[in-house]
Amino acid sequence: MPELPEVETVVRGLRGPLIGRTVRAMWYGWPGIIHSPDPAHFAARIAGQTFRAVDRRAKYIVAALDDDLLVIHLRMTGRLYVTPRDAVHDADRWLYFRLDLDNGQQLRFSDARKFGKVYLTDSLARIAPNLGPEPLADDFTAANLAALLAGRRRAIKALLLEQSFIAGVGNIYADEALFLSGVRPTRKAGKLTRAECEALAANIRKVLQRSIDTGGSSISDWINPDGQDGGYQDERMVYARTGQPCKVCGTPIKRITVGQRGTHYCPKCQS
DNA sequence: ACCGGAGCCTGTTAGC
DNA sequence: TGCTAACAGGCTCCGG
Repeated sequence: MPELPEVETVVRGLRGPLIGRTVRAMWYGWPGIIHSPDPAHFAARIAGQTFRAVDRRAKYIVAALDDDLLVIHLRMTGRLYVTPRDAVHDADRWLYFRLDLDNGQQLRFSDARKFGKVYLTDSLARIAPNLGPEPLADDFTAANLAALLAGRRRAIKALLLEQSFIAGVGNIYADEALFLSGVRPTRKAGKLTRAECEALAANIRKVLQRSIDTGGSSISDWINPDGQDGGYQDERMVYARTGQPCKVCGTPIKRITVGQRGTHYCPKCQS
C-alpha cells in the first residue's frame, strides 16, 4: 500500500507529464471518490486551470493549479497515472476519476477498494489540519522524537502510524523501522530509552529513504506510474514474513495485532 | 488530552 | 472443486 516512499515516487513521475498541462474536463464514476467540493462545482472549477507544480506532504499528493490545489490521497489501493486518451490499462477496471488534459492525455485515478479521495481546495491545512513533521526533513531529529514520545502510554507501533505524530509512516515502514531499532512494537512509547529514540529516528529515515531510492515497495496493489515494480519488497526484514526465519537470527517472525493493524516482529531481536 | 474501537470498501485468501 | 466467510488497512468519526 502506498506510504511516503510510494507517494513520493508517484509525485516524481507525474511532474513531467502534468506540469504545464491544462485541464479540459473532469469525469468521475463513483461519487465517494470526490471528497470536496461537490462534483459539479469540482468539474466547473478545475476546467481551464493549468498544473504548475506537483508535490507531496505526508501521504497526500498536492498538485498546484492556477487557483486551487488538486489534492489526492491514494489510501490503500489508489493508482494514479497519465496515459493517452485511448489507451487501456489493467487498473482501468477500477477507474473512478479522470481528467482530460489539453494534449490528448488523461490523468486517471483507479482505486479497487474505493478508499481514495480527491479534493480541490485552496489549502491543504483545510483538509489535513494536524499533520506531524516530515521524517525526511532536516528538523526531524532524535530529540524531537523523544519529546513527542514523552509521557505517551500507547504502543510505539500505534503511535508511529498516527499521522499527527509523524507524517507519512505506514504499516510496512513502521514494522521495518522498529525491527532495525530492536524495539518491540508493543513497547509503551514513553518508555523508550534515549538510545532507542536515536536508533528509531535514524531507522525511520533510513527505511523511507532506501525505499524511495529503490522505487517503492510492491506489496499488495502498489505499482509506480511506469508500471514497474519497486525494489524494497526484497529488503523487508519482517513485514508480511510471518513464520519465516528472521534474516538476522533465524527465529520465526511473529505476527500480532497492535492498534487494529497487523504487526510483524522478531521475538529475539526486538525487546 | 488521550486512547481504543467501528466503519468505510472489495479483491484475495482461508476454510469448509 | 466450489462456495462462503474472514481478512487486509489509511483514515475519520465516535464514545469513554
